[in-house]
Amino acid sequence: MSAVAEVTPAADGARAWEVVLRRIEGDLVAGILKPGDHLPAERALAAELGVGRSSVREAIRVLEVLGLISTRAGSGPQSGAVIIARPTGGMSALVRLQVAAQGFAVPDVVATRVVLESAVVTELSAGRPPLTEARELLDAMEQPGADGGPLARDEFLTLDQAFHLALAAASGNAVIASMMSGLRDSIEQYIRVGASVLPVWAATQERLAREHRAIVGAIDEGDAEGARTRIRNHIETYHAETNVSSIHDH
Amino acid sequence: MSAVAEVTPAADGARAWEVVLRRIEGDLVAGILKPGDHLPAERALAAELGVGRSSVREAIRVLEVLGLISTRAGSGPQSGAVIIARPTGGMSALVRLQVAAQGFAVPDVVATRVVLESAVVTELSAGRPPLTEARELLDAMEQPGADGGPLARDEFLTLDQAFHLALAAASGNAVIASMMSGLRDSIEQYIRVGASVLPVWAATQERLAREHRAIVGAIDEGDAEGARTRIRNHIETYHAETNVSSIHDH
DNA sequence: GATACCGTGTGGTCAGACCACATGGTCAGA
DNA sequence: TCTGACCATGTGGTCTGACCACACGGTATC
Repeated sequence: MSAVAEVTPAADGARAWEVVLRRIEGDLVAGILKPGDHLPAERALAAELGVGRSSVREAIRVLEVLGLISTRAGSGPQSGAVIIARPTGGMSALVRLQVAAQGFAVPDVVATRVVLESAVVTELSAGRPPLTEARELLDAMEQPGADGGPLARDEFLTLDQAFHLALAAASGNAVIASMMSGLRDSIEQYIRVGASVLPVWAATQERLAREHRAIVGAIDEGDAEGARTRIRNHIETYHAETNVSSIHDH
Repeated sequence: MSAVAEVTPAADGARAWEVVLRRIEGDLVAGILKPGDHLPAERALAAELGVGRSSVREAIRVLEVLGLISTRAGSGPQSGAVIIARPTGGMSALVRLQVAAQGFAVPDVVATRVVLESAVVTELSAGRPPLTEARELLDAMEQPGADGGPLARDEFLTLDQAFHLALAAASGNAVIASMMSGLRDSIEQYIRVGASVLPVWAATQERLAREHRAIVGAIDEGDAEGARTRIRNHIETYHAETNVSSIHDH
């Protein structure tokens, strides 16, 4: 009566897919698996760990959503699950779903963006890297669109996102870069909806481009305080204008 | 079954588990699902969406790891998958695995902690909330252990983590709180290993407690600058001491 | 009225079977 | 020899069906 034999699942308290996850994590920490390496085939992994293939697939799926691996069917060197370690997608999914589930409030997301981007421009003002990629994006944003007028809204927003990400990447901190990108991505669709109803989008777009230039200018001059103020106003004004305060109507 | 072309996996570019994920996300955004609500049973969801139960389970697993739902077997009101929206666990898993996969460098994790916690204490210095929970944790950290000496290392580190989380929670920003907690959790195990080899842990523990008091003191006085400096030194010194610069030896 | 029992529905897991796909070899033809 | 078509192979993607352990809730029993 005292010792009950738990035969089938979780003899050690862990579910089958957790066993797989821990195994892979252990191999990563131990250096057995590195970025670029291939995971064993699902069927082989299942046999080796003594679990079903479906459990292996649940672990694989988690790793894929978290941005650790990429899977491709077929045969040959390109197929299978390969370690990629791209945190951006996973961060986006996490924030986006938590916003949807009301675990994150949109104002908190915006406020956190301000904190992170302020830290980024502070860092950049001190180091003053060339910011080549960011400048190229700014140039592209000011190019006329196909109809001769300003760039289309969707293209502009895509470049805008890339610009902010380029700043974060230039700071050299991958954690901040992915978090920033995730925060932005997560409310991206709501931003596009908000922007689509703006009556004077062309003027807004022109203003945003001007603010971008001012931010880069402050960084170039080593004016950390000015860069912080500008990036804060840039982000907060933008979100206030597109009215993305909450995605839940009720 | 009789459904034609339903077996084709990516006819619309989306895999089956993505269909399930999007459906649930859509229900969340639409307000059909709220925190506390139960998801339909896996078998029912599979039948409704025309996918296999294994695909539903892959989506469920992702949502569980991301901290959106909690699953329990059995029957009755407590069973099934319920929306919880607790981002902390998901953030921890994401950061921890990305560190393991070398997508995140440990110094970047520490630097981001400094950025976020600096923002937290800045905010707290302006608002000056009572910080009741944080103070109680500090008291608990200074209680003697079972043997009359200082608190055990593991218990102290648990309280330390709770203290930092309490500060973040007091700032009212759930996004920052979960990110901070995730950053700390993700390297927690490496910290414990590093702390276990410290020759003078008792002295370190006493110093950490003193620094905690100083941080709270600066917040109480509305000294944002002092609080920032103290929290930065607190975190950076700690990690330098426990030598958690990299988890990959090679 | 309280207790023991058992049916029911849940998630957790596994085994087996297909499919679509990408590869790489083989083989027939130019 | 070169070129093209062809097919065997191994991969992930998916579905189906079947168990298990578990928690609940009703029912029968005391």
